[in-house]
Amino acid sequence: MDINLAPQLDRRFAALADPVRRAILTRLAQGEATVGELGKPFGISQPAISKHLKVLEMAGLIEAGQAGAARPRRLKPEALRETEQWLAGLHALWVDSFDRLDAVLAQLQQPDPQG
Amino acid sequence: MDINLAPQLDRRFAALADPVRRAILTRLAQGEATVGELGKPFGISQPAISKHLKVLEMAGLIEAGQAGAARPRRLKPEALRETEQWLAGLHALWVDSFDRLDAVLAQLQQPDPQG
DNA sequence: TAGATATATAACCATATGGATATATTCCGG
DNA sequence: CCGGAATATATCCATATGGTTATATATCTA
Repeated sequence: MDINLAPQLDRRFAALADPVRRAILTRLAQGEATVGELGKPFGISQPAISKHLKVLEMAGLIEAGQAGAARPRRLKPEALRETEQWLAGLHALWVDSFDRLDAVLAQLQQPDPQG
Repeated sequence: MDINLAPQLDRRFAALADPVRRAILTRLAQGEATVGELGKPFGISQPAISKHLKVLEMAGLIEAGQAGAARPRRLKPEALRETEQWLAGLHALWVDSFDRLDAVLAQLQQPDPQG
């Protein structure tokens, strides 16, 4: 029950690797927006934006609503949190290994003080 | 002084999007390791591992030392921290927008109580 | 039901990515 | 200086990605 979430992590990090998609997420962090609104800041076509949105959706980072003909997107912050947590986990692992190293060094400095 | 670090963020997230590379980082979080050691868990060739390591290096996530003919890799945790911070920033932005929404809703519930 | 607006899908192209095998490079011991 | 071990680079291949234009769908409104 860990190997199976790897693909989703793959998709999430891959989705975050594109500056257009990060900008879209930043925009959505301030509230939902339509495809047209999301596309305006970029000099690329509407289908290109729709593709980016699909990537973000497949990664679970956003979802679509329905408002007339429009399909406003909103953030799915749980996904964001899970991604943060992978990094935090790695960080913790690293810190732990340093704690252990510190312990070893402290031990070396006070070698067997009381028998 | 913000648009120029986007490529590095691109590389960092892209580097994190591969399960082999994430496993390598996890291994390195516990201490430095040689290319041979890093490759053992995976059923792929040594050049493939070297390529992954190059991707991680270009992303600034790891660096190489020198120990005889070996070039042990170690984590560069600053890069990790910076990546975490981008996500944290997005998260904060999102939380802020909710705080503002809450304020608006509270305002609506108590419309102009004392003139 | 026809038009307009908003979005999605299809088909195509160029470049990037992850893998392989073969070969080059680097460093140490003798 | 030579051989072996560790790693890097070159080349090649298949698939993925990000963009394009053209076209299809869907939803409201007249």
